[in-house]
Amino acid sequence: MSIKNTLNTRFKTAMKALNIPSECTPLLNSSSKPQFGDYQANGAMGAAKHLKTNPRELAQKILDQVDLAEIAEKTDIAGPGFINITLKNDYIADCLKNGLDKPSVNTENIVIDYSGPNLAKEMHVGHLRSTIIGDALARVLEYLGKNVIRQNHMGDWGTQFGMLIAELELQLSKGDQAELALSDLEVFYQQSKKHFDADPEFADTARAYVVKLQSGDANCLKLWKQFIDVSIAHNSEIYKQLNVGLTTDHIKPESTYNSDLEWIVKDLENKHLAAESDGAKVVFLDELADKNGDPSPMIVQKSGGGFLYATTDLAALKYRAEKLNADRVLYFIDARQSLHMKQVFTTSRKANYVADTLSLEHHAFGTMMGSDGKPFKTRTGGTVKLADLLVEAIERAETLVRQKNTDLSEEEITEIAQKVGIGAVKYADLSKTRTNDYIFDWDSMLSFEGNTAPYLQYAYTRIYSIFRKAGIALEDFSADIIIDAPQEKQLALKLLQFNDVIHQVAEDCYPHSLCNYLYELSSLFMSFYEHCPILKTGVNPETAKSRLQLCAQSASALQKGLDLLGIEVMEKM
RNA sequence: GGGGGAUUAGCUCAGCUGGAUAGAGCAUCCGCCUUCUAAGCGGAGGGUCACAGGUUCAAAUCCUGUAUCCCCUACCA
Repeated sequence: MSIKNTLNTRFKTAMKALNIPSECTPLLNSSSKPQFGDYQANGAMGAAKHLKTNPRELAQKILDQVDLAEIAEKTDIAGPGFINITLKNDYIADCLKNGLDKPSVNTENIVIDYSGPNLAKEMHVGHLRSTIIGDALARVLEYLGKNVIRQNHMGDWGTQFGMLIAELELQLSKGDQAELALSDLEVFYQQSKKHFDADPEFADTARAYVVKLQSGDANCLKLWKQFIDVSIAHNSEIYKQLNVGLTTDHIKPESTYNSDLEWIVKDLENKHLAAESDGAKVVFLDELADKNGDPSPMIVQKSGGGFLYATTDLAALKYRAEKLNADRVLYFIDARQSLHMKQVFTTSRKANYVADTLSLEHHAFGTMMGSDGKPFKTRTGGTVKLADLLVEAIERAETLVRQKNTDLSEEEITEIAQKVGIGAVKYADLSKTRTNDYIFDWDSMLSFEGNTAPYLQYAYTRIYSIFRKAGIALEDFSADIIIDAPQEKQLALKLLQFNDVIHQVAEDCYPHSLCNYLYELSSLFMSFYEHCPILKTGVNPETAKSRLQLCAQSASALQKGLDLLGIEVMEKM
């Protein structure tokens, strides 16, 4: 149990004994400043107000009542009724000895919908957020013993594929090889678009192919499959590069729901949820009505008969509830789709596709903006390819690694450049609040100084280096911890907050709080490293061992924390 | 028109259910490598938390209004 939880329980007990109503909580937290001790309880003031009594006196009564015998070195009351607690060093050391809580295993099924790129084009930087935030949550929830089911809802179906198939057929008819024609998906898409816009005959062919494809025409399906395979291979390469845990097994693209769509619309009609309006089939939702009482419309079938992504999403959600037995479904999708998600969730419940107990969660994220604060575009008006960003990141990291003039082998340089470059890109994104719009800045995303992944990785390598120099294996080192120096204490206290943070992330799905935690942890470690020598002369052996143990636990927390973010550590850099 | 989000240091951002003197990084300035990796450490300057009211022991945080910006708002996904 974490220190915070322990203290909270103790204070609750004391407050209950004093007949303070249970809605008055202790309001425990780590102290905002060192002079206020290690932890503070701010609940006395609120409780005093509730009981119409003097807050300082009540704080004193709580302090007299609470049992902190083996925990607190000293306590005091400050200001209007803050209770400040300074912990015993031995108690901190004791807590640390017990290590991290073992996560409890349970059988909750959590479906996570993330990444979901459009296969018609290459992945661009805008796909980064969904992919890596979703992946981080998948890792965190798995770490906590949940049964995580990843679903990559790839966009492999719809109008634009008619155009792409027509283009592929055109190029193949000229004797080109499919692999060659599709070697650059972006170029291929642009050629296709050009033909579509300039050549009415081509455009007609393209439109006809959409219909043929959706009705199962063998030739169209064959061409489509060739295109899709190339596109998926491209995405798989990006995932591998990004160290993201998505494999082809997790792909459940839009096309797999194609055969369910007609049924969905019929079913919605039978349940009197969908009605015809201007030739289209529409679900009108009073739950999402505006001020005037006009219901929110969601089109599930176009007037021409085609289905839309709302229809597909309904089918997907039904599948996740019924076939995957989900207890929670998490969507990591752009905030611009908030209304769409609300509509899908509301309709699914009304149509009884999902049980009331199923938790449907849209964890939205903000839009990527340019440095001018407007939606992001490159100078040429396009988007930055994700592949290009990653290559650049790795190249910059490699240049830096070589500058540091260490005696690393070529293999080591390659490995380090990869981990540092990719880590920096991921961390730059993960460390920002999920829901806010964010400014895409090439340089800050590729920065290796300050609050960045390399800083955390560097802290890890410094620890590893100590153990290497001492000739001790980091993994199986164990010693008693003696807390003495303030840097030791601060580091130890931070280490003990690891589980609190993980649980918080699992609940609110904000990985940036884990980033903040790991940065603070690293920062405290760096300070400890500078102030508390270990292998240097004059350090007594017990102190050295204790400090090595603090190092080992810091390394473990860093490694695990970064792993949950999908960022790798290394022994040298 | 309706709805959602945002506004904190020169720039990019934290700030948990209201808590004590609002914090980081980058940039700027000053120190620190012949002993565990300087991708680092120590320190300095830099703020009317958009604005105006309100709620209270206490407001960046909650409420109301105003301004500015972004997004969504029926047949793309």
